[in-house]
Amino acid sequence: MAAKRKTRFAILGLLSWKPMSGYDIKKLIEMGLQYFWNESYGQLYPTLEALVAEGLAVRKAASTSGGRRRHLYTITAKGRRTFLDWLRKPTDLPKLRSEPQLKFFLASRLPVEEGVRLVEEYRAQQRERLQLYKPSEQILRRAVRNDVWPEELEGLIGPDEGGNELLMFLLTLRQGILVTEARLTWCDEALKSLRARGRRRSLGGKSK
Amino acid sequence: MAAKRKTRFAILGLLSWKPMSGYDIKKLIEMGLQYFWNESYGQLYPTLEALVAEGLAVRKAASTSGGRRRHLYTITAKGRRTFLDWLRKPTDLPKLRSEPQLKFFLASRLPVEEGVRLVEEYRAQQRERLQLYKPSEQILRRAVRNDVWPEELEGLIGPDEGGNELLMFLLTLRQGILVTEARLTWCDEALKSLRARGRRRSLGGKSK
DNA sequence: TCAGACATGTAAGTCGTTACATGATTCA
DNA sequence: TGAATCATGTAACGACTTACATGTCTGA
Repeated sequence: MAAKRKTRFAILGLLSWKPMSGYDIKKLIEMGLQYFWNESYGQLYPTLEALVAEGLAVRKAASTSGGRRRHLYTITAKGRRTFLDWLRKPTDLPKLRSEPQLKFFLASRLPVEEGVRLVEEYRAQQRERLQLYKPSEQILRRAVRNDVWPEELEGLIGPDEGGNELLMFLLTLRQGILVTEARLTWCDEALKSLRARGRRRSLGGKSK
Repeated sequence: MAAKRKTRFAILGLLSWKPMSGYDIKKLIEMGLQYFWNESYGQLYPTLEALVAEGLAVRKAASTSGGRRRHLYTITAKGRRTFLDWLRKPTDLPKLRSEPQLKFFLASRLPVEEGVRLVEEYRAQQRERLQLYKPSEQILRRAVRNDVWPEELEGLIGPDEGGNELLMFLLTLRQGILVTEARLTWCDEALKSLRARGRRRSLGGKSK
């Protein structure tokens, strides 16, 4: 009956690094994870409360360094166990609902130029994404090589204390890059096919 | 306030090909679209009713060719307009929540072998998916070349009547293949990095 | 005769987003 | 002083899945 509760585990995982507030978590996700994970405040704050109610995290008021009162959440031993249990459980590939791909698939009755426009919009979005990935990749590569937490990420996750955070961060980003590049390759292939089809049609090939 | 109603458009798009029942739509999605689009009966049947209530589709009882009574839904002119309006509206890239990627990212505190296990599971899933794609690709390629609807897809979508269904089907599949191959490439890269890291650790590199 | 495909539908509950409400502090 | 950022939270809504309920027809 629909109960994966993934938000809980995402939060627990981040709290396993260091204590954070809901706001911190949101910012961290926006800065680094948004291309494979997202949370909204409407999920975050209630879930943090639920975590406390279940004894998986504890909340303490923290020094309000600018702004309003701040609630810092710290993971408990029980929370850590719960998180690790989840981490070790096998995971199915997610069921997708990709609107751009659906639109392309359904565009078959449209004139070829409209299909072309769809792919061009998609390509522009993928390119933009790749432009955002690339500088981060350089920073992370350098950081992993030197085994030092880069100043560009200062305060973002906290220093690497015997974990592989930097390497995992880089590898996660690498998947994003490789997949985005593959999608760009696909765009070129699709545009070529569509344009060839368009030419054949207007030259009096089978146009019904 | 959360209102994309994507299920409506997915259904309208499929009905724009030919009249179908809820069951037909579900089967079609399972057979060909599942890697980028999914719908459950709990969405499908109520949404079909809603479409009728809004005058975007009409329902008629159809010959029950085996099984229970059958409801065939046909798209209306208004439905077609609604569908095309949606198709032509710009689309943002979907916000993802990929559990496998989240787990990998959060596995940084785990021993390297556990990270390796995560990637190996993921790689096996991607390989399996690719094995499913490949035969369909051959069938569709041949079909597009000869411009005939292949018997393997008989009844699935209905014959190609001046649209580009076959080409779009093939191209959609191609994106799936290219992305899956990119993920497999990533798996190899990640395994190499993790294993190198594992060796360095056990040789007394920085292990805290 | 009974499994499996055909076929439709509902109930319950979870998941998740958006918009709104609130309020303090910093800095130009 | 007022915009930006820090910071927490709720209300309303809509999206979606799962499990369940029901019933027919075909073929081994």
